[in-house]
Amino acid sequence: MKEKGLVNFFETYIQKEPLFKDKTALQSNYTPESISHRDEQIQNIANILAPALRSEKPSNIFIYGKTGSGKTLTVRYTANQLTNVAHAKKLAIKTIYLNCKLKKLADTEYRLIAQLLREYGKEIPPTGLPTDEVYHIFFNTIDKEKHNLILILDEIDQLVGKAGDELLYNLTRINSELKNAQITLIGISNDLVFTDNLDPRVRSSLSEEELIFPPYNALQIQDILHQRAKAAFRPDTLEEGLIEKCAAYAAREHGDSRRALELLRVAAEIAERDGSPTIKITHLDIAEEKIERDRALDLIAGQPKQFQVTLLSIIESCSQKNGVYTGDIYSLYEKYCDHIGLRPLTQRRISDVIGELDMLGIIKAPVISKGRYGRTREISIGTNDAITQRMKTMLVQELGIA
DNA sequence: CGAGATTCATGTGAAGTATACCTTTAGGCTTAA
DNA sequence: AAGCCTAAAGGTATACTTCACATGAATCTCGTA
Repeated sequence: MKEKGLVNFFETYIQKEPLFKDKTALQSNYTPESISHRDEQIQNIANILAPALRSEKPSNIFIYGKTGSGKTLTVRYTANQLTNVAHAKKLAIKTIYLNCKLKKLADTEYRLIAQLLREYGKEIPPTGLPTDEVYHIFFNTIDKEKHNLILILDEIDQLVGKAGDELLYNLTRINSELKNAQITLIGISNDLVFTDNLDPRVRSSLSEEELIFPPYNALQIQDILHQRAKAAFRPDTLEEGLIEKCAAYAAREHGDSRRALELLRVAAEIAERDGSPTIKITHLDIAEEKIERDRALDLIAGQPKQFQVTLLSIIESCSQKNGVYTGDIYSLYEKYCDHIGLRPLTQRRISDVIGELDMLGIIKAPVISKGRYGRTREISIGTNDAITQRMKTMLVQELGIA
């Protein structure tokens, strides 16, 4: 009986008109055929990169703009077009796109170069080789290929924050040592201030050209959403005013188009699961909450155990009182470690862990001075209560705390 | 009352250690001439 | 003798520890009004 119900479920599932026509159109890595409201920037980048077609070295570019202002998309799009032309004319141009934010992939000097080499099909061990050596291999590889390399470093501020600017210095200088190849750097960042802390030499060579992407305004976001929705959904599946609402949500977040698209996609998924023939505004609200929750849960699930225990201590402490400081967290952390038989790290290290959790945006932990009562971090949770609660239960389960 | 010294709790930098992983090298074993 | 495998030696990156010093405003101290 039960099985029959399941079969029925699947059958009706197939028969049901799907809301989606092409779901990929809403995914963040989707590249539409044309990019709206970024003509000026595309033209700019194209102008700067064009010399590559004559085997000259284009200027390095530094691009700044808030999240979801189309930086990545625009750059990739332009670079792709360029390589297409180059391919047609048999010119050796290669572009590599690398997101420095991805943990364990490109967040240190060594790992970044290793990742680049992987793009060339070379396997580089995760550790063991001298960094110099890896540089050397990289050198030889691109020099042998004799081409113009356009290297797009996304979220470059993350990289500099973790690995320092030496890498960038090396990369900008690399050209003078290459005989047959050239590298053009395109740095993408959503933090403009970060260039201030850069070595002046790096700064000047990285930002030979600077481009600023202004955030989209609500109308532009609407426009983008309309376009993508047209590609993604069957006709008449959107409730009246849905896109407007969605755009309004995103405009509130400084015109983040990525967020707007994600919101729309998740709302649609929820609607589909509900069996609703159209996507309603109520689905948007659920979607907004779900996105934030998933993001937070994903983030912490991927963290090492020590981070999780630390986070649990923080959540627990914060729920009991406000005004939580490093010392409180550490003693509770030690207790938990003892409880689950984990060797506790030193307070020094936990201090750094707390700092990293802060960087991830899960918690807020600014350093404050309490005068006579010392200097510490004032720690608080960065998400809303419902999500925090979910995080807690997940952590408790994951760590096996009774 | 106010300027300067004091103090606390922990931030933070530097240097050292443990671990995991890498390449190179030398010795021992196998194999084929 | 040449070729292959294995284990030891020597090297690196990373996460963490240890040590020592830095921080910065509330509070204290003490001279002065």
